[in-house]
Amino acid sequence: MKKMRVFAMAVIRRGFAANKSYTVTSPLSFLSSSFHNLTHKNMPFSPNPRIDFSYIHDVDDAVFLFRQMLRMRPQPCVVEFNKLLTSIVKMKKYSVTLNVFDEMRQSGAPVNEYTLNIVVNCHCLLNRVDFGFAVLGSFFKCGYKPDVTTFTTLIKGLFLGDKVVEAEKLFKKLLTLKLCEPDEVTILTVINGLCKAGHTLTAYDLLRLFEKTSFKPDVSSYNSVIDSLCKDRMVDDALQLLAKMIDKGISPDIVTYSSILRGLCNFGRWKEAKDLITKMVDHKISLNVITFNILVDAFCKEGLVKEAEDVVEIMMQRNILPDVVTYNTLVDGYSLVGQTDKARKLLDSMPGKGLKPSIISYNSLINGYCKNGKVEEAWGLFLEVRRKGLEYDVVTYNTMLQGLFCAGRCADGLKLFKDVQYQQLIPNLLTYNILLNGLCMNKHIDEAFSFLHIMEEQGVNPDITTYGILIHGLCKDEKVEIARNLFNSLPCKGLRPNVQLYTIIIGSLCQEGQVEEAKCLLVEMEKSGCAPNSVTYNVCIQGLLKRKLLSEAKAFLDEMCRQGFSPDATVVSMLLDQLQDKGWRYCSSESTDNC
DNA sequence: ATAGGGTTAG
Repeated sequence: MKKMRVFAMAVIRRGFAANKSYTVTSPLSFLSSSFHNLTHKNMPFSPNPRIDFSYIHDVDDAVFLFRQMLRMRPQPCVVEFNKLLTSIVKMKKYSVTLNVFDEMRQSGAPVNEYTLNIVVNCHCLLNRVDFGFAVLGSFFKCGYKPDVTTFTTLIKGLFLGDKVVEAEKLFKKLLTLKLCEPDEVTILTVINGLCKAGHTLTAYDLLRLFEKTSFKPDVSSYNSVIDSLCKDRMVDDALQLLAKMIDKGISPDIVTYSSILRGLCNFGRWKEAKDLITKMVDHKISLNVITFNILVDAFCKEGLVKEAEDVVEIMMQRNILPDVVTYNTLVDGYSLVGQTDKARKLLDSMPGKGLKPSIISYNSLINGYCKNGKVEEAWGLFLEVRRKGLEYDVVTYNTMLQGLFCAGRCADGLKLFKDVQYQQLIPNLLTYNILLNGLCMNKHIDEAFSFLHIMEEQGVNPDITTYGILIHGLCKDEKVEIARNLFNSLPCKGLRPNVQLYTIIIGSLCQEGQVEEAKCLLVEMEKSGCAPNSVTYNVCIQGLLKRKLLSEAKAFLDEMCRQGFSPDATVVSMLLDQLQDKGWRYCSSESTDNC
């Protein structure tokens, strides 16, 4: 905590390089009269009309303009049509783009390889990479060859569809069959795809391999790997890679430094974080809103909201305006320290600052209310979201469900779960885990199991947590035998029990008095490379003490101490109670000796 | 003189 404060003060005192002022885009009034959209340039060597795209503000404008372009004579050239398609892609309306493209073909509008690449990209972004590959046929039909852009887009599409192996295969094919010469975008796409898929080390190796070839990775590729390393807790490797890229003459940029900064902050390396900021300032790299948000987030996660506020103060002094992410992060921070009123006020102040609260903003506060035992307030806010015309997402439901079940409101939770599907949202693994846990903790084991089947039918694969929830529920309901059987069946399902799960089952066996079985499982646990932790021992000892198995408890206690763990407060007080019950006046000192 | 690219929050 103290280190963080020192760091905060350093940040405050430090004079950041003054940042350029933000620009305000003047709202161009859209003139609906069709002729304002078109600018015929009467230049002698360009008879085809040029189109002014600056008036396009939404999809309707774009489609309207497209229809006009089709009617124009002479027809606008392919470049103009491509610009139009690109403008729709930028609005993320990929299906609309494809519809417009279809209309182009039907009306005989000009098409070239750029157009086809846009089409491939749209299919990929709609998660239909297969349709993207099908466009290759059109390339050949039209007499064009797919180029590096086409293949890079397809590789990206494969990664987007979680087809990592196929993406790697296609990339290798490019190289071996010399389908095209990969460029820095191709390399970034592959590196980034691997990182996002969790294959950080593969990406790292590939990056190092490229360094030795003529395909040079650019700063973005390094950034991608550095960011991934930091997220995977390998901050030192990230720092080493930073040194290597500088060595290769590639200058780190704001993104590089931001990733490293987040890595350092996330793992409590405040001193190094502070030094990094100094270095950034020395290198004349001015911090942007994202960098500041990383700092705000770091302080908030530590519960240091005052320091987070100070960072916001500094960024405003530097003319960097807090954005929606800044506000959402602060709402989270206030919620974490129980200041839900402040969180609420902050959320309400956003429109006045020209910021529209997003569903994420509301989710944060709903979560804040739930975690602070204010389910009524959470529910009120949940309803408010709907009134505001914002759409819920799965996270909203997950948060609210968790809140309701925590408050023991099972029936309401179940009702809300039905609403998820009604809203055409797809419940995810977390949704089901929350639901199952809520049911189990409120002793509705049978209902929980029926939802286990439902989730499987819906194609959501239960994970180790799901089974942990069910096993825990069964144990709590004193159905240890069934729990044990379910536990034994996990390897067949390809799931390996973790420490928590072993702890639940071994603890329950202790409480059931099945000490030998518990001991066997403890051995099995260690054999499988899963080391018992202090919770494991404490739970076991508690179970044994509940059964009044004092000498067995003592054996576990001895083992626990040998492993370097100490009993928690509950265990100590239970132990003392039972020793006193037995009238062993002097035993409390004896037991402390043992530990 | 039109296509494919990366950093923050739940």
